Amino acid sequence: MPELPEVETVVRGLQASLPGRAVTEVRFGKTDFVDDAGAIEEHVQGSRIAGVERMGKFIRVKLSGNRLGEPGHLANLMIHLGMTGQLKVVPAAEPVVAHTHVFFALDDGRELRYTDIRRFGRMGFVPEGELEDFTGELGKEPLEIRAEEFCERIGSRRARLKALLLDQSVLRGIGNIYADESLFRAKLHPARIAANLPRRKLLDLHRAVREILLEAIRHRGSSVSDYVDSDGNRGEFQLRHRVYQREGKPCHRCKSKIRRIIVAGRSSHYCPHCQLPPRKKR
DNA sequence: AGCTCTTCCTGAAAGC
DNA sequence: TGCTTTCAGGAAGAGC
Repeated sequence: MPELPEVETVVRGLQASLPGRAVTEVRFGKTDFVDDAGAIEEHVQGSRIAGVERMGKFIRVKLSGNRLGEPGHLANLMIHLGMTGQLKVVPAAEPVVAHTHVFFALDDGRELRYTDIRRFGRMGFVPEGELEDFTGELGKEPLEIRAEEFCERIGSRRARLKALLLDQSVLRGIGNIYADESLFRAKLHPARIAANLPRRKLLDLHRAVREILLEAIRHRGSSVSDYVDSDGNRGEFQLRHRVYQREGKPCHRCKSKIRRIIVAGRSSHYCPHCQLPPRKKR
């Protein structure tokens, strides 16, 4: 599933080919995952792509100069890939693969296409003036947050580490894969209560999250399920997973069998020897 | 505040 | 073989 490293990889691909292009036409298939298809049709068609960036797991396509011709008018197309969303730039003549639901025709004969088997993704039009409302609900970028603030935000909470890492209003961009991999690297059990951690371990976790995300970006993300980047290439970080989807396999550090339990309603993979559970209260 | 359960959706895999 | 059931998962909402 696309999490921060996968979205970052897709965004870097789009940055190489979208800026400067005008959107000549927008077409939709199913629209039940689109916030306001009418608004996208009205405002995106005829606009020019000024840039692409990542905000947590969201892709922000910056648009300028809409069809009504207000020069410098800025707006954004926000896209969340959900579990199976893919964004690809292809020649307009390319055959359409199944479950492709949004088409943005570009002025160079290509198309930006959104494909999403399960339609857990999201797409919406956000005028520049409303962007702050949108981002206000998102937490800090895990690669930008300083250690001090990380300790405050996480360490003040009585929730389980796994739940906090997955909470997009705490940190934005981490999903199940990178939560599990980060906890393994920091040698922390997913069900531990954040507020009970010594500062030392909070710092370990901050560093682990950072290292894991950077390594995953370097390997262009993890291709589990359907993930591919904007050129259709798979990532390679799944080959380096230490716990995620490795239930029953030996831990790379101690050879214990990796376990899978449900924490915060999510599959959580961990090493029972390297990541000791919270101590039972007496 | 934080937990669990449910919903959305499809396809793969397991069960019979 | 072929049909049915179960499960995975990001995010949001309900209810406790």
